[in-house]
Amino acid sequence: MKTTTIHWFRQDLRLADNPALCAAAQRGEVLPIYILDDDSAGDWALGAASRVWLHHSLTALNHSLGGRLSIYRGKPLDILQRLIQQFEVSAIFWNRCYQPWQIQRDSAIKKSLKTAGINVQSFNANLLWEPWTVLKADGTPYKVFTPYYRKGCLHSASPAQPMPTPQHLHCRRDDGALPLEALALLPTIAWHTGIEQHWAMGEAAAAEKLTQFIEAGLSDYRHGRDFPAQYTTSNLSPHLRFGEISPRQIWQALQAYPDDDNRDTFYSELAWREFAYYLLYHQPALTHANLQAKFNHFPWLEDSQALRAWQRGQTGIPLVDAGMRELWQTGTMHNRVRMVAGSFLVKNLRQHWRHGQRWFWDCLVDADLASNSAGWQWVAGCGVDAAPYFRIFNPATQGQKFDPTGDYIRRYVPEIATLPDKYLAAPWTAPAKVLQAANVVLGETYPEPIVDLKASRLAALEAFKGL
DNA sequence: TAGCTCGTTGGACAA
DNA sequence: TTTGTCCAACGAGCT
Repeated sequence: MKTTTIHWFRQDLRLADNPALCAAAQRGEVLPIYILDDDSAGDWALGAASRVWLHHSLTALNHSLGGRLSIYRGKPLDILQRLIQQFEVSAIFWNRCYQPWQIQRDSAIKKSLKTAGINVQSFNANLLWEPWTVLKADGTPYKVFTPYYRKGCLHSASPAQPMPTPQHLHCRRDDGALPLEALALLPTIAWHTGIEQHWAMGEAAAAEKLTQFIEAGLSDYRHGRDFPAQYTTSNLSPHLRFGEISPRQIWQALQAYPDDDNRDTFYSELAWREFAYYLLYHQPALTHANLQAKFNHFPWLEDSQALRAWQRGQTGIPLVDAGMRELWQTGTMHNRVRMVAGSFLVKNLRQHWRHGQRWFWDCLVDADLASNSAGWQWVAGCGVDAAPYFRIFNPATQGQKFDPTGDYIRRYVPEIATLPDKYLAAPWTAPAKVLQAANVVLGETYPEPIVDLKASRLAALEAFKGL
């Protein structure tokens, strides 16, 4: 009699609050597998930083499973069909993913396997509210965050209680599966040591991160989250991205804390993640097309030198450079700095938002197709609920406001660290004497700004008016 | 249906 | 130094 159930791990690299795994465990013996499927992903195969994360996350997961995670690379349907034959599999369970290519692939697999008599079931492990359940009164999807969240989500059923880790999990392993190293997720040139030093990957590390945030960040979250030098943000995004922790676990953990502005603000940040998934589900073109068609005529510039300076953190604008270097060194960037660096690329340098989206995709350990695409469309102003076009961040003002003591800029732009706080965010405004005293020679020890902030802002405003 | 209000994250300038 | 006002335009969402 067939009793083996496959649990196909994808973006749910955890044992706790894993509905598909729980359901599989209840049926008896489980064959837990992971498949690296770059071909189906096409343009959106995992970026380099995400691969580093995945390597360590799979290591941790395999450890939790007592070394019984079976790993493959290739076409999932072929692999699943082979395993069905080899291990007399009667059922295959997984938790849903929401990238358009994943939805397409998974639907086809489900159809094919069901036809062959296999019990195939998918579950929700990654979202608080499924995108198709939150709709306006007229049955169409929301396009603006606030009504989506306030009216749509908060009036829907509350997020469910997380499930415990299955108590009786009997796993078997396929001896023919690949060793993790065969996926070649780590780069051959060791640029990733900064990422490894900065982060601990895996389910236990994610739980620890949540505890830390609740103890140290939550009580000042609403205000403190804007200051990149502080450690007030949760830093849970890459753990969420790989499913090392679920949004339900986070939501419910915070229920025990005071219902104040800090908790509300953090909840709405979780809801922003939901909203990005929601937009992607209802408008799959989010990943590549301006949601506002009038932006198809926007006069973007093509300047590969400027793009390169931005990528390398050599724009001469300290807050932007600090953010881009933080990204390169650690695989993450503080939320406010993402907005400032994004705005600078799209508005001051007037480079197409897809250049920024692509760079972030490759460099961020939390690179998420929904959040990354929605974020860039918002920054560029071509998203559905974008800010008014005349809102253009001034990266010097933002630096003075949100990094007033310069700790963040000094951390990542050491070549100007000796400048007084007053000039740190805009060294080109410092008198010659001050620069000299700090041993800063603009154009030599640190770049001159690659654009004039005021002139490029006005040029962007003109370009927007032209729409 | 027509009309009203509002829109995550701002900047520049004047008083 | 801080606070208020304008920028300027449109569609989503609701009543």
